[in-house]
Amino acid sequence: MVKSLLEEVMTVSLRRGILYPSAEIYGGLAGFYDFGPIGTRIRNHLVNLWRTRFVENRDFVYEVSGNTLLPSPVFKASGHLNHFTDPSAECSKGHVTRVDTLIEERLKIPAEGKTDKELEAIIQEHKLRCPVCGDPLKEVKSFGLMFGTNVGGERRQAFLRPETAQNIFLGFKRVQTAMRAKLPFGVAQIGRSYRNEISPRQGIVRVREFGQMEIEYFINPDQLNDCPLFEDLAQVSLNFVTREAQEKAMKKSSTDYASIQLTVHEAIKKKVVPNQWMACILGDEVEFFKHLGIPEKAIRFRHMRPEETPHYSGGNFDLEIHLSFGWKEVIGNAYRRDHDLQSHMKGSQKDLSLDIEGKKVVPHVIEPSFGIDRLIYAILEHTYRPKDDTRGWTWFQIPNTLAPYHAVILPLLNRPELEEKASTLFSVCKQQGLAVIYDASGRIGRRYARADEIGIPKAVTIDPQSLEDETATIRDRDTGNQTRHLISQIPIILKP
RNA sequence: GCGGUCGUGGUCUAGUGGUUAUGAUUUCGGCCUUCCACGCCGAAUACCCGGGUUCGAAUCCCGGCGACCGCACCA
Repeated sequence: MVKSLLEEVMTVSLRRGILYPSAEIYGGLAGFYDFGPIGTRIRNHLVNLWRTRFVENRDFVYEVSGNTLLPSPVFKASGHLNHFTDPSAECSKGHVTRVDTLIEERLKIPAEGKTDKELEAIIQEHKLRCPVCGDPLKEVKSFGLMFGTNVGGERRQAFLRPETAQNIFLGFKRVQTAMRAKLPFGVAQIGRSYRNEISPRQGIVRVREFGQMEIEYFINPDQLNDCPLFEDLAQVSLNFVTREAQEKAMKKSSTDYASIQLTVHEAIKKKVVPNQWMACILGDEVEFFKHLGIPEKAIRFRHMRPEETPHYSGGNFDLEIHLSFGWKEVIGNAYRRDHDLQSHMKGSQKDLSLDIEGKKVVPHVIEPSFGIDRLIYAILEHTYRPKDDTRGWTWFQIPNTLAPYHAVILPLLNRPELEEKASTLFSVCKQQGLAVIYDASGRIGRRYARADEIGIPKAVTIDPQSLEDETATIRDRDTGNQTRHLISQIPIILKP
């Protein structure tokens, strides 16, 4: 059996404790994965890296942490509820039809608020058929995107959020007043979201519960071309797929889109992006990605086509990563104008505008939204190194900043003197805040292999010479080369 | 959701109605050993779940669950 790269990476991940199916001993549940001990470490490192760059290093970004379960009026206002509980039916040929609109159009009967069963009864009664091919329609199902439940004694309807963003809009006024924030400012959130995908696919790339790292940048609509990050990011080079390039390719019924290379500065000048803020946000992402081990040529920004974006969008740019099964969205960058705040103003009857020089201003929003799980998969796939002639085992060339541990400490031989020295070094490293593990079992080559397989960048070996001159070797994961250092210096050398 | 392929120790795998269910590797214990899974000995661990057919099912049938691929879906 030939395994796809996806299956290979998933198998290694399973074996090495990176991730595994949720509730696996009960057969699992499609679209749900747990991170194991190694995966959790990598995930935490990724999240920390993100937080450091986009929150801690910015004095105008505040991080919040919202609940995943929210009452239904939130999603009525946001539009998720209407958009995602369309009752549909399928015919025997597989055409899916929205039955509420069908009933209203054909029979002039209002379908609003009817249950699936009631709609099905109407279809049966009036013998409605598939509008495409005329075949009979099967049972009516609501393909709801959101997981719903009921809360408390009153059984109030609530849903698991399909994106982290809503909490930020809901708490917008609180954050702004509490932090005395002036436009522009950002509110960040790292959390989980839920979408009841019809068919999850490709391991952790399309799952039903997933992690997101999002920022809503709130910007005065008059200052969209006045981004404080511009100076730092103007020269960052971006790879764009324009709408024109997509149209051109689609005419030839190809999905092989041509891309163009532009700096942040040029992208603004040539109006490839709607405003300076958007360009800077994209540039910021490219800079962040330089630390993740994904080659630059595997990253592009695709301008979403009009039919892919909602009416209120001022331009969406997906950061896509090339994976073994094609280009995949990993970050959605959406210029949402004032849509979200306006919707919640209407829905809640609360004023979410800001007073700026005596004028009521509803900020515009640009939202970069990172999918944590697919980003981790992309990192794993791009840093995965299969067995070859030089190395008889698979390994991950994960950047040091993301690797699960800084180093592994190994006594070369099974001798008390060596083990004692090694475990002393191990304790010292831990005291110095290094993430290290200790491994004394099996022959040395096997232990190097074990460390490589989870991407540990350095292996420190205590050998008989260590007893004589207080030195030890450091093996580099990427080259296999060893260098000898004073043991007292090793914790300093290992510091990232 | 539809269709195709598939489901055996942690991993990979042999096994087309009756086997102590194959082998490798991993893991663990022991020995050996001055550095890249490739020295030796030993041990542990498996037929996805539920029904059915049959004297007897890992094997055949039905249903479910899960994986991969294609279509559809992915505001």
